[in-house]
Amino acid sequence: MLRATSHFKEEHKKKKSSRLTLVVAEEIKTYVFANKLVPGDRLPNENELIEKFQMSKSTIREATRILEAQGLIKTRTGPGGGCFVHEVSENRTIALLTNYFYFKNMSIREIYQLRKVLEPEVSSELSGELNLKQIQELKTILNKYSDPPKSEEEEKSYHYNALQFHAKLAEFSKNELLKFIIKFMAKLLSEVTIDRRLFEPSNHELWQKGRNYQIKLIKALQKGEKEKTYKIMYNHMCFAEKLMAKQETLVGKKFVSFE
Amino acid sequence: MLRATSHFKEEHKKKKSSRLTLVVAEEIKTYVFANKLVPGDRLPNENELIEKFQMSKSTIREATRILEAQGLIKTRTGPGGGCFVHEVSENRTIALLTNYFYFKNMSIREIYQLRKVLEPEVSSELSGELNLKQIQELKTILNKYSDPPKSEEEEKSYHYNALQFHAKLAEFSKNELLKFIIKFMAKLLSEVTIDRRLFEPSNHELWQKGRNYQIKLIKALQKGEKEKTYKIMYNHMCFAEKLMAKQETLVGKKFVSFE
DNA sequence: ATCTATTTGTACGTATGTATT
DNA sequence: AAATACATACGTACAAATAGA
Repeated sequence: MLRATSHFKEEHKKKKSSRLTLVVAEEIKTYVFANKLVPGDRLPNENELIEKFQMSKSTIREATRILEAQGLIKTRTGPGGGCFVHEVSENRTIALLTNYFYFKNMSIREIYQLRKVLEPEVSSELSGELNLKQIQELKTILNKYSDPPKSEEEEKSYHYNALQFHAKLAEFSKNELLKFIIKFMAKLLSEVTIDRRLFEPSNHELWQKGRNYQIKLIKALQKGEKEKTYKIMYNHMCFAEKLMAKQETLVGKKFVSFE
Repeated sequence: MLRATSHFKEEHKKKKSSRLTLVVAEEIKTYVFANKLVPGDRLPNENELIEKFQMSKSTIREATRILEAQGLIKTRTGPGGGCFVHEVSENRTIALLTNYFYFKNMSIREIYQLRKVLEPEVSSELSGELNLKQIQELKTILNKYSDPPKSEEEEKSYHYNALQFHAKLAEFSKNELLKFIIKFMAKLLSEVTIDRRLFEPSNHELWQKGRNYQIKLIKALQKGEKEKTYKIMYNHMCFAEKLMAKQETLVGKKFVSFE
């Protein structure tokens, strides 16, 4: 234990600018990796960590807060409680990523440059691969905005659900990276403040047209017509971009919290 | 100030499961947002935060550690020091994202599914848009692996630099999201452990062929032949995928630290 | 180069909250 | 319902870093 002390204090002297708190946080990560701990596994509790690293309670606690903020561990109080390795959640990661883009002033156009290639990619990948339950889940979302919206509240809910359709489709992909990016974009777009009336009377036909793309998409997905699925989604994206481009508001204009 | 106390303690009672530390962290974020603080702006110092939120020093500190871990603030000691709003860095964000994919067992194939659509996208976007200095930067990277590698050490360096070529190209894109994703993929791939000898003698011609794609790419980029640029990059990616697919090692198999 | 003032960083002890048995 | 084992919260004292005189 005293060896631990001297070890870390020496480390500290070497890379002098990094604080003990950060050193401890890194060491705990190393510990998890070295012991091949997986989500759910328990770390030593506070007192044991204090013993192990010969650091004060506050230093240990600040270190665990850092790891927790990164989503790598969770803590529980009570008997049997303590620190547990935790699988970094999708929501938390999306939140952290959103914070990065907070300063980047993303435009609708930029997001659609990606959507136009990724959404068709994922839908053609899944064409003919979805089971009935999955198709049903998509249809359920579709039914949430079958009629033109009647209130501002409904507008927002429709906007959100239309994006959820894409998030759900991506959910079925086996490619975790593709899945994540599409969901992230859906999240960004769902936060676009609706300044102009996307769903004002004159736009009802456009609105209906957008939904029709999704209906046609489901049919093509079921039939497993990969080429056709790709094209429908691509056209859908081009159409959606035109619709969204009216929104001059930039996206992601707030820090987000986790979970 | 006492109002602050009761305010937060009541909040705390409502959503009882969330700790004061987390509440304070959120409130500080809100404070930044409400006061429209930008990177470089100073937050109240520890004592002022203690006063403002009527919390103990440790609670405040744990809250700031959380925000720091997310890359939203930085702290400095000494006179004029304190907490400062900080633009979330690309490296830190990539690190946080890598932690998420640590548990996901990404395969080479999945990454290339995206590379095959995104790399051509970014290169055709930039075709004819790069200035001489930018072209020169690309060529400089290219020169770092002009001859076949002679040692294992050189192999690794070549592998890394070949990916840096793509990261650099993405760097020139105006689309922050596209830029980020491509750099992230380059990072993931550069961490693939080289088990099989990618550059073993029998593969030298393949290796050379890969580099030739990049040379042709630069020419097409300069001439502004968007279609041609797109196709060269697409073929390059298909070729690279075949080469990399021999690597059975999965990527991203460690937690990463920041900066 | 040294001192001084300011501000974060670390240590430690105690008390309280919370969940399990 | 009570005891137990754990995290959470508080407050003080002192150490370390840094800017400016």
